[in-house]
Formats: sequence, C-alpha cells, structure tokens
Amino acid sequence: MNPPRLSADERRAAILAAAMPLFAVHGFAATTTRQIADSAGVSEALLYRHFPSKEDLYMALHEFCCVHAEVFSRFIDEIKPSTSTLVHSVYYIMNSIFLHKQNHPDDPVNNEHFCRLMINSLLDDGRFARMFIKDQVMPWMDLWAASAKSAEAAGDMNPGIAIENRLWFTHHLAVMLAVNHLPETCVIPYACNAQNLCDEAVLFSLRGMGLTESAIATHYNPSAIQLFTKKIFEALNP
Amino acid sequence: MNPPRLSADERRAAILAAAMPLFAVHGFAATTTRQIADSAGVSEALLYRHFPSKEDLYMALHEFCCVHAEVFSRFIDEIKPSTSTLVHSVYYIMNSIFLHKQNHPDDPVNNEHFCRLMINSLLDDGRFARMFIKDQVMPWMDLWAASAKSAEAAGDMNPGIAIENRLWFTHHLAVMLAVNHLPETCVIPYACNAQNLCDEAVLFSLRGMGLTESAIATHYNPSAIQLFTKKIFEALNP
DNA sequence: ATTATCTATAGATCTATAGATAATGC
DNA sequence: ATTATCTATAGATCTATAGATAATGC
Repeated sequence: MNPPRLSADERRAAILAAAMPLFAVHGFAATTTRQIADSAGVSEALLYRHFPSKEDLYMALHEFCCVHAEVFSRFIDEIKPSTSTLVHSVYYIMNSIFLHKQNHPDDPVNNEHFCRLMINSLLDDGRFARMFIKDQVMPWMDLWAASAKSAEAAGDMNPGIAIENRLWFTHHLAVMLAVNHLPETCVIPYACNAQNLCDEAVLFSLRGMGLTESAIATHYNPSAIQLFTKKIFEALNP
Repeated sequence: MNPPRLSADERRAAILAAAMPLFAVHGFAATTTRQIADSAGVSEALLYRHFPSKEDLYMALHEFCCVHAEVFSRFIDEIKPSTSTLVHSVYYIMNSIFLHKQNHPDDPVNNEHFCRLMINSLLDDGRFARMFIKDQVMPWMDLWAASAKSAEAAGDMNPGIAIENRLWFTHHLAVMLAVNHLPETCVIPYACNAQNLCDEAVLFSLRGMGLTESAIATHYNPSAIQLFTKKIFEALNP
C-alpha cells in the first residue's frame, strides 16, 4: 500500500532519475520542485532532505551524467591511431551523437535528455558542458587527434587546419544535427531521412578534415565500419 | 521629472527592446514580468496593456526578430550563382553567424541575443526557429544551392551529398561555433583564436561540400572575399 | 475625450523548513 | 535508536487585473 521505503542512496538516485527528464525538457527555471517530487513519488520535503536546494539537485544531476559516462573511456587504450581509426571515429561520433546509436544500452542517461542538458548549460554558464568535455570527451579527442596526425603522416590528409579543430568541427556538426531534431518537427527542411543525413554528414566531415578522395574511398567502407562500431558496442557491453 | 509619455507603438517597441536581452539571456521561464517592466522603466500593468500575457509578449518578440531580419533578403536577386559566389557565401555564413561580423549596423536585434532566442526555441517547440528559417534563410538557401549546382556543373565539386545539405552542414557548423562561445568561458579548448577558428571552419566547409582543392585555391582568396562581403555590407547600409 | 500610465492587490504558485510519524535494523 | 518519510505551512514571488489618475490632442 505505502510506497516502498528506500535507502538514502537509492532514494537519491531515484530522485535524480525523476528529475532528469524534467530538467532536460523544461529547463531549470520551468521545472518545479513539486513536479520533481510528484514524478519521484515522494513529498517535496524529502527532496530537501537529500539536496539542500533545487540548485544543488540540478548540479548533482550534472555530476550524475559525468560519472555515468565514464564507462565509455575504458577501452580507448586498446584502439590504435590510424587513418582507418579516424574514419571509423567520425562515423561513430555522428551516429552516437546525432542518431543516438551505438551507445551503452544500460546507460541510465537518455541521449536526448543529455543533449538538452548540455545545450541548457551552453545557454547558462557552460560549467556542466566544460566539465563533461574535459573529463569525458578529451580522452577521446587525444585518440582522434593522434589518428588524424597518423593520417597526415600517411599522406591521406591535406594540411591547413589545426588537427584538433578538424575533429571539433565534426563533433559540432553532429551536435547541431541532433539539436535541430529536438523539436517534434525538425526545424530544417532536409531533403532526406535521418540515416541518409547522417551518412552525408560523415562524408562531409571526412572531406572537411582534408582526407583525400582516395583515402576516403579506401577507408570509408560502411559494412566494415558497422563491424567496427559493433565491436565497440560489445566491448562496452560485456 | 516624469518618464516620457510615448505613443502606443513606441512604447510597445520599447518594451520589446527591453524584453529582448532578458528573454535571450535568462530564457522564458526565468524572466519575470517585473524584470521586464523595470528594465523598460514602466509598471507591470502597462506591459499587460500592450500584451495580453507574458507568452504573447514572448511571441511578439519572435515576430519582431523576423520582421527586422527582412532587410537582409533585399539584395539576393543581384547576386549571380557561381562557384565564386558559393565560396563567398560560405565565408559570409561563417563570419556573420559565428563572428557576428558583416551584419546590418542598424539592426536592432543583437546577434548574440538572437542566437540565444533561436537555441531556446530549439529546446522548446522550434516554432520560432522554423518561422525564421522559412522566411529569412530559405531565400538565401536557394541562392546557395544554385551556386553549388553551378559549381558542380563547372566540375569544381565532387558528388555524394545532397546539394542543400552541403550548405546546411556549413550553417550548422557556424551556429555551433557561436553557441560554444556563448558562455563567458568558451566550452571547447580550441588551440587558436576566434578569427583563425573561423577561417579554418570556412576551409573545412569548402572541403566538406566537396569542392576540389584546385577550385578552393582558385576561388578562396581572402582579400577578394573581404571586398565582396564589404560590398554586401554597404548594400545593406545605403 | 481619449489615451497612456500608475498604485494596489488578488490569487496562485514556488522554494524551503519545522515538527510529527512510521518503518527499519540492531 | 535511527532513519526515512510525511503533513502543514511560512514567506516570498509571480502573473494578471481592477480601478484611479494624469497627460495629450482635437
């Protein structure tokens, strides 16, 4: 009859899980403590037992996102930098960020909600975004940059753009494609479906980074890439 | 002594001008009618004389942005589609959206505020973003797409990506660069300053669209482009 | 006479806390 | 005995309106 009585840690996690979609979809100011309490099935008073203020709850949510993203960086060391890795990485970036594919299946952080929290942070002071990028994205960036350097050394890539920027630009395109698809009706009148759009964005990025058409022809093999990303997927999901 | 008594139209515009930075920076929910009234130097009651509700005021602000952007589309017909126009357009997109350069000097809509309103719309239902894109961006897109087709016909561009998407991707990169720079501290640890970043993003986009290295070498002449954009700038500011 | 503008306030809602109660674990 | 949880509510704030007042234009 009565709602289950949880331990402090469990209740804390349950409150965060309930708060996530609310803060993500409505933003900080438009989300009320009453909404969160109702969604979590507890009283507002209990929220304030676990979090000193609404603001603290919001910040705890950001920490929660960072901690639960850590699983992704465990397998970086096993991947060798190369032109092929670069191509596969671009494919992975685009698919995971834009199409929300190939992420950890047990990830408690919904991809759309995470995206919304990030954009909300960018409209705010950017603290959460910086924290996440520093802790979770930079390890990958090191691998990506090493791969780009390797591609350059192999003569597969034209010069003219700082190595890291080539990958940031790819990343930015992926994020913006995701953001444009956040509203129920996509704001951009693209002439194709999301999957084709993603594939074209991969090609755009590979070319944009300066990869030669011949290097792209050699390394951009969709079926091989699917195998590669599937392997990552399985490594993340033992 | 007393504050000046304005006509209904003038007061309405003054209220919108005061509301703009508040809604842009803090978002709809976190902006109070009291803040707007104080910033406009009037009572809250007067706000509700001019706008039935806070929501209506917000929507009026969106209309205001669209109307005041119309000046930009007046000179489209004078520009001929070509590879050169395409290159110049990419440069223009990147500089106007990311670096906030080459816009109309009398534009009452601050570029950063406009960017924030757009992103807020994307986190919401996207209505404002769709309206602006349809009315203000699509006329340009037609010119850009015609230029890209012209470049393709001239043998300057490799195939593989839908024509419009090449320019949307360029646009998205520009927007995301702007968004990453919204917080006081940029969220991405770029290894260069904003001007270099913009130049590199132009090169990335030209390559990404599939322009050949030789076409880029022929048409991407920074000093000639500065002249071109200056001409647009002057046309917009007679 | 009309229009712009204000003061004052109703009614709702929102964050946060005080103090009481019920379930758990030793 | 400790810990989780609730009810009730204070105090602030927020949107919106009622009704009064002062400036403008014919």
